Amino acid sequence: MDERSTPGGAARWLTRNSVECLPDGDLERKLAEGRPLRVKLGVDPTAPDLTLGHTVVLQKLAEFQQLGHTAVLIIGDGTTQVGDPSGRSSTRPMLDPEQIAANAATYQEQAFKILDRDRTEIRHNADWLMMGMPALFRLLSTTTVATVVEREDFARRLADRTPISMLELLYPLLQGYDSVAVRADVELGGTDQTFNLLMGRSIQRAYGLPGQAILTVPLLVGTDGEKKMSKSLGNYVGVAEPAAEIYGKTLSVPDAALPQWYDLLLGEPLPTDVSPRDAKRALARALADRFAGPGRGAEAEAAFDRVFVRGELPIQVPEFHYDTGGEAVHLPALMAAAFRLSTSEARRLLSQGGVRLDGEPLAAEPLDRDAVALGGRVLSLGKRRHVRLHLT
RNA sequence: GGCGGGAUUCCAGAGCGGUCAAAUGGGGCGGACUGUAAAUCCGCUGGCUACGCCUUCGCAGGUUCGAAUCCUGCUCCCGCCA
Repeated sequence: MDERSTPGGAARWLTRNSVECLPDGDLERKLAEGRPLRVKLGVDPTAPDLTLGHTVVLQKLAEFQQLGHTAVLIIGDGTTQVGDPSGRSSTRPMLDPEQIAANAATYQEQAFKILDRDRTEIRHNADWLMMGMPALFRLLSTTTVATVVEREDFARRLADRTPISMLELLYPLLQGYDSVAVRADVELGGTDQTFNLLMGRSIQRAYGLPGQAILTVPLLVGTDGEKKMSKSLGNYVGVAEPAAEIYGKTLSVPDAALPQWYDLLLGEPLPTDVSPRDAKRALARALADRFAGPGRGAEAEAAFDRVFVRGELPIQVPEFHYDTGGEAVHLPALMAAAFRLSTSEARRLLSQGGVRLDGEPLAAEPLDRDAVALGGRVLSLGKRRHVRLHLT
């Protein structure tokens, strides 16, 4: 018999790789009620792509679905206009509505790579956050300034004298109100969300509802192996990226981060009987397979070995058409057009030996070349950028 | 509302009349090395058919042979007091 069939067993299984589950015993009590629980997860569509970091908590949400519970995925199109201050050291820029809507659509699509569509309720919090003044006053009265200001992010920013807008102060209340609106039984989030999640609980109670249980999962470290994976830090792997990107970025992760990536992404321990190199390659293949499609991992690995390990040209090289307007080609101008550089930058790269033609280093001089000698050949910049030249 | 401080190149942050396209760190990029797009080391990091020229230091004016540096106004930000 499945250990998950009892409330205690289910609670243990759900919390096995989580950080905190508060209040103590609350999740188990709710599970014992024997009804499908409403499990909330809020995402702010601040950028168009979901990262591997998001998949950790989505995975957790999917686990609740497997036990028959309902996933309530909240698209934060309202809260995004405010900007979550969690972990922030400065004010976020406000996003415009069209951008938010476009991001939200992408988010949903990508989330269904992990969630069971039939057990998911999608809600947009702009639907209820544009509540009007009297309703807003009621919400604001539920919480004291001290409660909000004492949280770490704000306390630090106050101490550092970095600005905090009133809007940001409001954010935790708005997120908390989402829990009221969807009548959440449980809310999931990363450890950086603990404060906001607890706020949801107390606001629900202020509205006469039972308080939600909260469950936090670890934050996945980014490809730098240090900071949490985030779009704004640029250390992320997007779930919608091409297999080659997923594969390559994963290989660039420091070995020290491997145990966590295995645990949180594959749900298994880092194998001890293989070298870190092979373990990392296996991880990279698995992630490319999962998010780009079966078989893509092996393809990406072959392409990677060819280009980076053996230093050969890639099999697929984008074609680049360039109108020379004569028989002589000015190299910097050609490179500027092909690789979107300034001609100054192109010259520097040239003098640093960063440019190759058909894999052979290209001399920096002369700057003007014969078009016939270049046509049909592959121009490379560094290891990663290549084009096949078509000169006319 | 009053008083004081600040806005610098992608970011952080020096500079306080010429030697400033602007220190230093981060990031990014190129090279070497490597199992690796990691680490480490080296180099580059405004633009321009280019040993010279052009445009940058919140915005607009002004002083000066010459301004990121001085003056005036404006915009935004921070702090203290109310």
